Amino acid sequence: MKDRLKDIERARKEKVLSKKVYHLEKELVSVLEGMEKTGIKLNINFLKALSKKLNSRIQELEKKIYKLAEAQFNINSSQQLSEILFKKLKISAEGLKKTPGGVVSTAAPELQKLKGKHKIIDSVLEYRELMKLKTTYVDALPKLVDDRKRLHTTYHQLGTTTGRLSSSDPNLQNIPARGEWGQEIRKAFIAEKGYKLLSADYSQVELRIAACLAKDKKMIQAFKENQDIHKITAAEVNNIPLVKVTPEMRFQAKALNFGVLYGMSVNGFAEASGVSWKRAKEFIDEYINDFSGIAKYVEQTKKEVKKKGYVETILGRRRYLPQIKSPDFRVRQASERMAINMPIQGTSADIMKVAMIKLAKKLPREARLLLQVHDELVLEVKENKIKKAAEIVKDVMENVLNQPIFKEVKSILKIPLKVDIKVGNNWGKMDYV
DNA sequence: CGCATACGCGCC
DNA sequence: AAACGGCGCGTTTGCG
Repeated sequence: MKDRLKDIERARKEKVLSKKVYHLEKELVSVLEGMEKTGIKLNINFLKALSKKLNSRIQELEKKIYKLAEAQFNINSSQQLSEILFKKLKISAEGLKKTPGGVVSTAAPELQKLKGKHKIIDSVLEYRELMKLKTTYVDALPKLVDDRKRLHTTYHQLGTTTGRLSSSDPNLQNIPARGEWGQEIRKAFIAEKGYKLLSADYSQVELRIAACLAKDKKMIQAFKENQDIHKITAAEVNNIPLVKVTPEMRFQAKALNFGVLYGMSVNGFAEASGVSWKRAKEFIDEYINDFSGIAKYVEQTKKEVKKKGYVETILGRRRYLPQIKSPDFRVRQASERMAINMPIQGTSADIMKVAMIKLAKKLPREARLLLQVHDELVLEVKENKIKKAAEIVKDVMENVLNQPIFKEVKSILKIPLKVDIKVGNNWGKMDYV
């Protein structure tokens, strides 16, 4: 026993869990144990080959970087890299952040700003990317499989302040997904012979929940009509018709919507969307104008956390934020952002946890839960049961708010949940069903 | 030698 | 001027 029950009891005593959430968490224990024990199969040979490909490209980049720097150094050392870029090569560090240690930062977003200033930048960025993938995933994961080549994570049920699960040893919630290399790595996660992998993910859950908690009419309407929410947002903030929205506008609108979930600040949004501080301010003001419910939710949440000292999800999972009374306004602001985010992220976690419990009860034996990645579940299903499993998974996840535990709060969550189901022989290439 | 920190970065 | 939320892990660096 992994002390999960003890953690749950402790959290209940500390008034983090309402009675409902307490019972929910207790039911989840055996579900997680099953998932950990089952594990997911890894294609070791595939990763070995991938490792070689990555290695040859990394070698090339290394040579190139040494040549451009006219020096050999440890590219993996941010300190040495900073020295080379800004002292030896004299690349201007103007407008770049410094690390708390006082060195010019070489983090990816900073290096992006230097693209075009020196040929070495592109090579360093690619080197970093490939090195990360190789060491953290491609080389590390094969060492951890059991005799059936299956990988077993440990889920931490109350390891986060919002109610999300976390995963460690290994963390299977941060397996690469983007880019061509990311896709390749996911192809190494495979189904047992005679089985397929089935992935089910909630579409835009957090934004749907935010719209509901904020009772924002416009946003709720958009989701009810199954519209492209970022596109709608773009049309609203630019005061133009939908058809005139450009990809650039949509990108900025997306950053605005994410900003809501994270407790938007002008700087954060400017940074994320690449617009000036002034433009960012204008965008946010317009957004607040258009989505007045969201603005009200933000203000009300700030007021509430100041008064009560905590915020909570729709099921009564709490996060205490004593720092909200800090004399340092930056610390206070940070607490405000956490307060805004927690009920949204936490409610999403509540919903997923309930769905998992229900699924564990309802699925046939030939379908087993393997992974949870916050808004996504990955299952391994016997080929002849795919259709059946897909139906059950979609039905349970989309209709989870009809479960008795949500009875008293159902009137708040008015937006239908949408789930996309995909099936494939591996996690990297899957087809919608 | 092992351990803690800083830094950077993968995911949602 | 300003770190928009939540995680875990590999490498480097400094320490005992």
